[in-house]
Amino acid sequence: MQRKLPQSNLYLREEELRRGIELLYFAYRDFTRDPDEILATSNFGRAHHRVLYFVGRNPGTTVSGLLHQLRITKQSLSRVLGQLVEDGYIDQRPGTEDRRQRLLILTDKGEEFEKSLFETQRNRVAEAYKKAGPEAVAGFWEVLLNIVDEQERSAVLQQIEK
Amino acid sequence: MQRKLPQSNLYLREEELRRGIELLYFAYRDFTRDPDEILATSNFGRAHHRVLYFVGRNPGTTVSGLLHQLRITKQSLSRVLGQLVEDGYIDQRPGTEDRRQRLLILTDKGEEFEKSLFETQRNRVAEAYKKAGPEAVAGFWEVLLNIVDEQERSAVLQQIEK
DNA sequence: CCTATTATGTCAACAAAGCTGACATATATT
DNA sequence: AATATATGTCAGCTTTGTTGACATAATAGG
Repeated sequence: MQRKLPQSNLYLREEELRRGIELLYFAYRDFTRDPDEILATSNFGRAHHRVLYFVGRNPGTTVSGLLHQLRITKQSLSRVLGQLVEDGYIDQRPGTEDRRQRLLILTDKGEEFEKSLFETQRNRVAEAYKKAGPEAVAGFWEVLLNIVDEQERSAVLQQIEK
Repeated sequence: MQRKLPQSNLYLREEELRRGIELLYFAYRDFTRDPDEILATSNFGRAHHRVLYFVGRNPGTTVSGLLHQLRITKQSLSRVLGQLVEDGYIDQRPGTEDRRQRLLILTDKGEEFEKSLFETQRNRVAEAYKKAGPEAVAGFWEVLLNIVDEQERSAVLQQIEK
């Protein structure tokens, strides 16, 4: 618009980059809406959802494992995790090798709640996969993975390929 | 893991859906880090970034236009927008047809700052595009667009194809 | 065995960015 | 002239992140 067209290659590139950035923003904005609506009827928020998700996905994970994945401080996590434990959504068990650790697992109640949250996002993503087709999905994964910090990619790969 | 394998189709499907959900989470997490680091050295936050971005991208947009795109309340926007106007990053001009409106445009200072924020994300996305290749990029766009709320898709298309 | 380190928890204070509700002003619209 | 709309503003609240300081239990290294 404001920009006089430069070498048309660069111009296209700019458009394409803006497109990715904007789609990522809008998709993420809507992607978080469905679970947020459910959460709003409980005493929990998006932070609780993340904890439930990753504990459910990695049963027996430690507190510090969770901290690394979420990239938040232990004080932030503690508040959220404490509520989830208190309300019976997550159980803590002392580590077997290292008894300082608290191994985290979902209770049945926690599993059920996580499932209800997951289902909304699952439906949205399943629908999008169906509309876009398998090749598009492969591209979707590949670009997203490369957007992740390079040092983190192997950790992410390990997580998603589990 | 915990799950005994059901019909293998469904099992695969579950893995694929989890993968999309997790990649979206991790990619978004890192995607916002670079600008956040710059913002941390200023008095602004991620909310200011979004306003600067969309005003820069849609010069002359109105307050309510911005509200719809960001999906926040006018009180939330007001705080952030007010600071940006006060500090000389955004100018307001009365609408030409409807003088109740405030048309928003970046000042030179605002444009420069937005550029510095944009550049970090631009680099990250450009690198990811390069590594994944053009077909993957097309799939990336397609899946993301389909993750957006259906009623919003035409609005998003209009924005990204501008 | 003693010491240092590590994993976790906790208290306190603060900031960013969202929300609701109520009310004000200027301009358009009918 | 009355009503509706676009915007702004005040006040208070919530969620979720931050720092900094300190506590406890268990491990690890000498």
